[in-house]
Amino acid sequence: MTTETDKTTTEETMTIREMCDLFEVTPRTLRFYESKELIFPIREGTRRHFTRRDRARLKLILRGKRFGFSLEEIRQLLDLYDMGEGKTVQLARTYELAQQHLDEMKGQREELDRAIAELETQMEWGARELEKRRSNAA
Amino acid sequence: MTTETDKTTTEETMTIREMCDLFEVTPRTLRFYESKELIFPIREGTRRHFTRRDRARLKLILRGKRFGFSLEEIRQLLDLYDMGEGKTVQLARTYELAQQHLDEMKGQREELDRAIAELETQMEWGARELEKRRSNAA
DNA sequence: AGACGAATTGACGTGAACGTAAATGAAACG
DNA sequence: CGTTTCATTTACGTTCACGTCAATTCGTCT
Repeated sequence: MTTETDKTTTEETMTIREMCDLFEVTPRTLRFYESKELIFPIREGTRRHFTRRDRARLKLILRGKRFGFSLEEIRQLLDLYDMGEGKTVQLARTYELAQQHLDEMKGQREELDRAIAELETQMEWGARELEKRRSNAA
Repeated sequence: MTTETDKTTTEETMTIREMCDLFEVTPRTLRFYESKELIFPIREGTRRHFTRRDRARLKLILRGKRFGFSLEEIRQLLDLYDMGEGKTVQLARTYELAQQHLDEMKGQREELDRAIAELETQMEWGARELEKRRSNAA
């Protein structure tokens, strides 16, 4: 009977410093994210202890940021990921929200594809010009 | 002999209002971009006149923004596009810079692909749960 | 000439996402 | 027990990309 609150899944918590080193963020950032309810470190007295869940969320937060999502938007997405972990509450609304985000992301990808293609063209030009100049200089 | 300063290429300029309507930006935005040397409208007295070049640049500016590039980064990229239009000055440095940006963009695309895949998995879950709930409610 | 609308120039304000400094508290070390 | 060493809280500061408002000025219409 190892299914109570499940202590098997190495619920080793981390200090704020360990988190900062692991994810390359500042303490300020982690506290800020907590204040915005993106992560929920446990409080032992005054100190914070970051759980596996916090780590998973932070990972997603940082990825979201790399795509230009706002922290508020990321918070919405995080809720979706949580759903997968069991509860499945209020799923319909969240599902819709994610669908929206997914559409945006796909649109963004298409545009990115076009932009990359254009840039590559531009750069072939550049490379040829570069070659010309090199041989002229010789 | 129609090749002097080239008046053939419909160099019709636009007022700030026309620009705003066409690109869905505010006057403030255009003036701001000018102050940051992203565009260079002609001055007739006090009024601005936006050229074809300004329009092309603005188009790229807005696209750059959609990818989360900062205005400063965009200014660098704009210089590259200008190269293609003739001068080809200082090409080597600019080329390198663009190569960097391209790599970043490609990396971003890969990550985006993975994220989309994950989200889609998550959403199949969601859709199934939704279906369960619908039939249970009936 | 007077009035009106459109454009311009400061200059201050704003929201997001933290940075940074000061004061305080807990804790570990010699 | 005193002193570093972290961590925390409070709070003001900062950068980016404009928004907003007031005071002019310019061109135009009557």
